[in-house]
Amino acid sequence: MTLLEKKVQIFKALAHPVRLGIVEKLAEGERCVCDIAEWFDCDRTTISKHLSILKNAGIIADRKEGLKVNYSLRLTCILPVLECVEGKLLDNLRKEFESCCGMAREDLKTSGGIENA
Amino acid sequence: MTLLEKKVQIFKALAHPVRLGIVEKLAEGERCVCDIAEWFDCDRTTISKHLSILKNAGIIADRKEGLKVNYSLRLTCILPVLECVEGKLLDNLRKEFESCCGMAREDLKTSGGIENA
DNA sequence: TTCCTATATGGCAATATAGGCACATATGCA
DNA sequence: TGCATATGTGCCTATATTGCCATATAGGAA
Repeated sequence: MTLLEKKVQIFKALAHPVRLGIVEKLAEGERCVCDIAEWFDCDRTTISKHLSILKNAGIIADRKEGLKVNYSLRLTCILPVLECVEGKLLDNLRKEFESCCGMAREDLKTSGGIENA
Repeated sequence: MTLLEKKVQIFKALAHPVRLGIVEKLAEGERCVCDIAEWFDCDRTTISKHLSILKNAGIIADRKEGLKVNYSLRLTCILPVLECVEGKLLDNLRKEFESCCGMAREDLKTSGGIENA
């Protein structure tokens, strides 16, 4: 597997709402599969498979503790890009809102926005 | 489309060798479709679709210039994660090599490596 | 206008991914 | 040992993605 293919594997692993959700939650700390499964409305075996995909990509690590398996974030350097992307997306939304509703930035800052539009 | 879905769209767009290659190359500067198409061994219509996917995700921007269309990187904050991921992957490879061939780090540093193994 | 070049789009077949069910495995307890 | 709980895997169908071809659109030149 080439370096490019490995990088693609990482992005593929992140390219799913459940898996990205898992990564964002694991940023807060290690969790067992039982906890992770409760965050989403889908079969436990589906969660197992998503965790396996994230683990194979090197994004998370597992640690056995008795019957339970705990997963934690390993590739922490993906967190800054998540923040940045979120910032850009919110910025775009704000700009769209302003141009659509014709409100100046100053208005937004002083009035608080939507309820005065 | 929720924020999570938008983020997933971005990672989906990056989760393809040709598209990730385009992004990495565009980091060096703006290029026309004609240039981009020459980097890869596939149909021009395929390249067009890949560019469209990257554009819809907000990763690249297009600029018309006569007959040609120039594309450039817009979401530059994905570059650091690419570097970091590449660094981690290379680090893993180095560790695997060392443990597999039983070489100490000092040996690698002073001898230069493979030819003395 | 007509022709040419650059790029984009619709359709389709091949391939890949997703998710649930049944089942397998692993660990702890009695 | 036998049983219960936590997690993982194989198989299957539904859905999504990929990439090429044919075709469409857009801009420039004659």
